[in-house]
Amino acid sequence: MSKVLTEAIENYLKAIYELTSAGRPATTSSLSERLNIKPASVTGMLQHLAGLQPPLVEYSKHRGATLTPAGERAALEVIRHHRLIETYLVEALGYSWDEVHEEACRLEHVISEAFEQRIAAALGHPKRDPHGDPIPTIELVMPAEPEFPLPDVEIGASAVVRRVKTSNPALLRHLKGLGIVPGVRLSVQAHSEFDGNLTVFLPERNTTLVLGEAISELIFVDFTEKE
Amino acid sequence: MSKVLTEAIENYLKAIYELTSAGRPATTSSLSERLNIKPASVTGMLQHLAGLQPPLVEYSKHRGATLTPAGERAALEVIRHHRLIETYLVEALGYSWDEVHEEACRLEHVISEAFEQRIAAALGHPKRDPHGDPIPTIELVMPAEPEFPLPDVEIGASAVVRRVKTSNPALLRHLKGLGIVPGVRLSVQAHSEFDGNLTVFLPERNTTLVLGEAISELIFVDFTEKE
DNA sequence: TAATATTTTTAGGCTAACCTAAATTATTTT
DNA sequence: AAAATAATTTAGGTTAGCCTAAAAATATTA
Repeated sequence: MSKVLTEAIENYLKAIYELTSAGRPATTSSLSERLNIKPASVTGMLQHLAGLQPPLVEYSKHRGATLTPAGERAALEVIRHHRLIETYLVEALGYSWDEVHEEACRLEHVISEAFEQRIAAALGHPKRDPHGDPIPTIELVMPAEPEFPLPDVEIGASAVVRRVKTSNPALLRHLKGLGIVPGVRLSVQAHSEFDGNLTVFLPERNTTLVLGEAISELIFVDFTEKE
Repeated sequence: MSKVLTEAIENYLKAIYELTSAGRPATTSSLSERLNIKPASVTGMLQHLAGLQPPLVEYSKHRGATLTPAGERAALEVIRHHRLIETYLVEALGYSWDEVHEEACRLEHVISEAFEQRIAAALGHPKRDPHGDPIPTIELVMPAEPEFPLPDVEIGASAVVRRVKTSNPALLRHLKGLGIVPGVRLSVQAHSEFDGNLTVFLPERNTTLVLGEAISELIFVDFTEKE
């Protein structure tokens, strides 16, 4: 429970958290790809994490890894740091949403609990970061609010953008230019069965956009809340 | 010139900068003591730093090390980070002056130039940190203003506290309690020739204090500026 | 089911930074 | 100059985290 987590370990835990959110264990190769670390090295680290006292991951050969309760707590702590920092950089220091990821990736491992609490308080305990990603609470609970990938929205339905799941700066700048940011309302007008292109209308801007599948899969919306 | 400086190297450079400010090279044992690293390891690192391209230190066996121009620039960059961060933590996040050192020691190695510039701008490009230590300029020049150790002040003279050269949290809290903080005016009333105790009077508080030598050596004042 | 492809593991290496202990060399003090 | 102190060298270790290449295990496809 003490602070023995290295930066490398924290990055593994974060990656495993995200990869397992789909319900399946995080495989060696998926971690290798995400962390840019060779598969052989990933296997070594997973064995290490499973052998710690207490174990941070549950690992079974050829079957990948999941987080133990201790591992999940540690992961959520890092994710909370990351998202609070991103929010602080935008809200308090005037960063744009495409500039914050890298900085937060470095800072998240070194800030103290005192720092975390002070920026959380300064921000009024925000629930989401600038990309709409939910910020785990101080009790390390990930708030779950309804959200669906944009391609799942029915034709004609209206929804509000909640989340933009990318840290690619160029893509983020592009989306901001289009007006696709958390909080924006849109309605889906067409969904091509051939290329998966989505045609969406933004009433606030009175514009129509055509989004490719690769992009629309990254946009998460809420359509429970009626206009 | 690229960003190849490890945290260990940055800490050595900072320590060498401070130790050489007295005019003499930083010796192996002084670095060993300050950094809590065994002398044999220090020797190894000094050889390494002197062998880098470009060299960061000038090192001669048994005689200690000084910074090369490249080494000094790197040191000033880290010191600027440290002092700007300390200032930001106090001014923007409400830390007290005894809480900031540790946090700044970790953050100073990971913040970007963008972060540095944004907090500098948010603070109005401060000249000194909360302890009165001068902040190197963006051009990496250490501003030099007149300041003298408190024991050098003549009996009866009045001076203004400029700097408190310690990062010991308990001592900092103690000094704040006494009213010894940058900006405070005081006058020296007596200087014991036996134990080095200094008796000082703080007109703003109308109090008289007796400071031991170990403390008064850490307090730097300016008496060029008349009341 | 056999062949192929993919994934995982093993084995052996590397770098950065530190450590200890003992022997040696410089420098400083007496 | 001798003694004491400080610094260096040598030799051998440690931990963390990565690497490559080849072997082994598992999955997929024909």
